[in-house]
Amino acid sequence: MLISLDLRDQTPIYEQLVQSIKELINRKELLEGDSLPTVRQLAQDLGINLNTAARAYRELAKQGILSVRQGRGASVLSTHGRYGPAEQENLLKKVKRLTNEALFLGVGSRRLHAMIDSELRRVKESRI
Amino acid sequence: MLISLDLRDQTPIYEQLVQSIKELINRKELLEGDSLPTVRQLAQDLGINLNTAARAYRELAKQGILSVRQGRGASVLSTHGRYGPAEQENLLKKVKRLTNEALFLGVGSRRLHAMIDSELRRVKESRI
Amino acid sequence: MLISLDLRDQTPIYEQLVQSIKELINRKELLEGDSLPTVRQLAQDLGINLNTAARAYRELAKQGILSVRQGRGASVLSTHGRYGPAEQENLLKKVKRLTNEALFLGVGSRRLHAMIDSELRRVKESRI
Amino acid sequence: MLISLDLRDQTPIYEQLVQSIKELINRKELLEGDSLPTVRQLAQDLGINLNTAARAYRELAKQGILSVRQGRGASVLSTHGRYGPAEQENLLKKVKRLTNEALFLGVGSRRLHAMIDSELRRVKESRI
DNA sequence: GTGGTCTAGACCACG
DNA sequence: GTGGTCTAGACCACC
Repeated sequence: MLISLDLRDQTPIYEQLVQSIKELINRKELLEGDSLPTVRQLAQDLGINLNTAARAYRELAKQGILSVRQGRGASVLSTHGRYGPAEQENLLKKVKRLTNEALFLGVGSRRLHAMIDSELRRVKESRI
Repeated sequence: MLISLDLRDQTPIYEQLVQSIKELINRKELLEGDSLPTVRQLAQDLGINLNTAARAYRELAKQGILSVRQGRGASVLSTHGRYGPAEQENLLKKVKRLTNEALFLGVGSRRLHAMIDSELRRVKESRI
Repeated sequence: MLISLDLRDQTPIYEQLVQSIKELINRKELLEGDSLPTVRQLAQDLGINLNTAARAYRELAKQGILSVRQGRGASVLSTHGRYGPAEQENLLKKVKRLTNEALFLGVGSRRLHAMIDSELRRVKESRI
Repeated sequence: MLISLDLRDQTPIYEQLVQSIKELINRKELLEGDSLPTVRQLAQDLGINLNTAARAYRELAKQGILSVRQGRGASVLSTHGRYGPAEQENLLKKVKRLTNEALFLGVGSRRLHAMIDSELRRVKESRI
């Protein structure tokens, strides 16, 4: 399992971790029931603080993605988030933001679709 | 000119302001040469801190979008940002983030394209 | 005897075990003098750590509920806990917590009473 | 506003804080829109670490109870939590736990109802 | 050994 | 000055 962090990136490390793990699940590199490294191990591997790694796991546990149990590390509980009204609204907001930024840069519908599909293909192809 | 901020939103107010102004330009509600209110006026209208409004203008000036003149408000310099390698990479990163999040929620290519096109249409139709 | 644990639950496994056994006693499925499986047997049946099962028995023994005999399992000593000042205060604290949480969710007296009585009925009816 | 922590209690400080604030809201000592002390102030007043206080606020913000904004402290957003299926199930589980414990101690329906109503009255009467 | 919590102290972004 | 994040190091409950 390979997780790489970008310390220059503004987004918090724990948030990058959350997204990375979700991406690994998307790529089927992590399946339901699979176990993840212990917080301590992960923190050491990535050269970050224990608390930061713990926070990422905690967030994922609260979202129902991970099951973290004492003495047994963490494992994947669910391979997809629930898509309720709140999540839908949130996603829509992000789409709006991206679209407006793209439009301002002169990037239109076709190019945007292509970028998305390219990324989707990249994720799916990496599935063994 | 109508700008609405969402104070509950996590994204910084100055960033919301930057995006709102870009959106106004996208909608042709702001054309090249149009003038914007002074920082003081804008801050008062929106009920935000003066520094916050000033920062938004500063960011836009740095990107070459606005021309800010001491004490006389600002005016639109350019109606589109430059799309260099850095911006391209940045946009791509955002596309990746959005795509992965959508995929995790079970939202695929078709739905994503539809959301984007819907937003693009919304922006373009609002142009008088 | 049927004990089911919820590993996803935050509450410690040994604590769940303690409560489960108390519930079995409440339901008269375990009567005074009845014997329980050995720690080893119980741990194996439930797929939990031996220490965890041992701790549950230890707690129950400390409360005077179980009599644990080395290597020969345990047996029910008493079918009810003593209700002293400490226990009373403890129970009151739990009631307060529950009440406040319910109130915050808009669940009032009537609904709370109904939930409790429903549970009490469930327990008593399962008594053969 | 009065918040008291019990350091002997097993429940985490940040959790006690979360519950205390919810209780203050229940008692109408905190109304929608009311502002709370800054994280630093709260931490100092209670003699706890800044991070611990911040975590409590963060949890409440994630639940939509508090609105925490940069430079402006926190304020009450909503005076009640959403009561969806997950919350209902959770509450039911707690009721079951409490009921079983009470039953084991010989505390029955009537006494339990009385304790709850007493607490409910206590909370409501403290409302000015 | 494992995760959970807390403290202390520092830095940064934001208003 | 405010909240947000991260680090370092410690202690505890649990398995």
